[in-house]
Amino acid sequence: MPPAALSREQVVERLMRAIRRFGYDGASLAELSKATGLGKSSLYHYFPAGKDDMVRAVLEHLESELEETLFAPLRARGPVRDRLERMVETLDEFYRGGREACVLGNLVLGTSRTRFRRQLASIFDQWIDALAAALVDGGVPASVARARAEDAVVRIEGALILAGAMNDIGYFGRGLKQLPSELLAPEPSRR
Amino acid sequence: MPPAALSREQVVERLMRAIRRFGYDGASLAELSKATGLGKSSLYHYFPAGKDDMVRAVLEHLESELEETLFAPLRARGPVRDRLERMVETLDEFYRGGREACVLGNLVLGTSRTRFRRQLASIFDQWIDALAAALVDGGVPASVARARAEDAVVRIEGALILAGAMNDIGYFGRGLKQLPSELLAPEPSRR
DNA sequence: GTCTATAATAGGATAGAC
DNA sequence: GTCTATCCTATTATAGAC
Repeated sequence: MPPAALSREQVVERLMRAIRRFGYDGASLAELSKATGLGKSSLYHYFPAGKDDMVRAVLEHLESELEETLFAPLRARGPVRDRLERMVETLDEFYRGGREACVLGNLVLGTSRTRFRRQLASIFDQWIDALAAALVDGGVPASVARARAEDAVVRIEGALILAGAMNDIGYFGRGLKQLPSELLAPEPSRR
Repeated sequence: MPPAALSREQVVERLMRAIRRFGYDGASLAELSKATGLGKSSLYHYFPAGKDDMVRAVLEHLESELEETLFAPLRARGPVRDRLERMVETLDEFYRGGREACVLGNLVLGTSRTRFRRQLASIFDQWIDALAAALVDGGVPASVARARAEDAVVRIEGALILAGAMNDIGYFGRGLKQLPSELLAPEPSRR
């Protein structure tokens, strides 16, 4: 009834919360309507093509949010160790210590697994690139940095799965805590 | 029409294939019917409680399959290195080199995330236990073995997510290949 | 820009014949 | 043990008033 109680951005954020929780297939329009407080018709006003439009908007929003809070800080000047610690803090907050699932992981599975692949791959790629750049700044050989960055992202995604399955956020917290040291370890000593 | 073309086990295997591909929410009865070649009513004959029954059967089947092909070999006598290499081969086959998603990961996400948690946690736990036992046999201190085993499972699950998102099975293959050496590395040298 | 109402379709589940 | 037919509900999507 009242004119635009929520900004588009707020709507998208609430959609993201629902999708990361229920997944693409599990997030019905009724659920998305409830999550945003908007009627179905209002959702179609914002996103004419329905759920797919909503997910695309969620991924666009997520991409710029991560660019701002995660990727840019990783590429910034300053002690590399601090940049990595900041990444860890940001992730810990974003995933609420391992309580929240990953939007990306959710969209890679189920019937949506190919539908948003370009956007998903792009986000993962930016993350890995930014992380690898930080590691190079930290003295890790370029040939090793990319592999380590990939491994870090792999472990974050995997830890969220295990934390969910075991109902134990320790799987996420412990892995996250070790990351900075492991990522910056001198070459021969790593494994 | 003809009497029992497929054994129950074969039916369950086909259900698993569908669920690992479409997830719990994405695997409709129509899809499961198509995947098994059985009409919906036939599925309800095997699984009176519907989809949940099917998933429980899939997880039971998976558990005994993994016990036989993965956990038991990890606990068996013989060179630890060989046991780990065998695990890697088994996993590479099971996930078709990274092309197939993980049933467990799929069921941890979406609306099924809590519904089968006991079974999911039990399977992950058995895997981690068997792997940790092998590492102890291989001279890894018991205090470290569990953490390394957890990390290995985390990385396998994470690698499958990345491989799917990036449409690049290398994320799975590369990680898998390094596992045995990393798991058995002498203490101080690991990260 | 939001709502209520409604249509069309897909999903889960069951009945009953063979 | 399998099928066809059917039922009910949920889901997606649209129309049209305000």
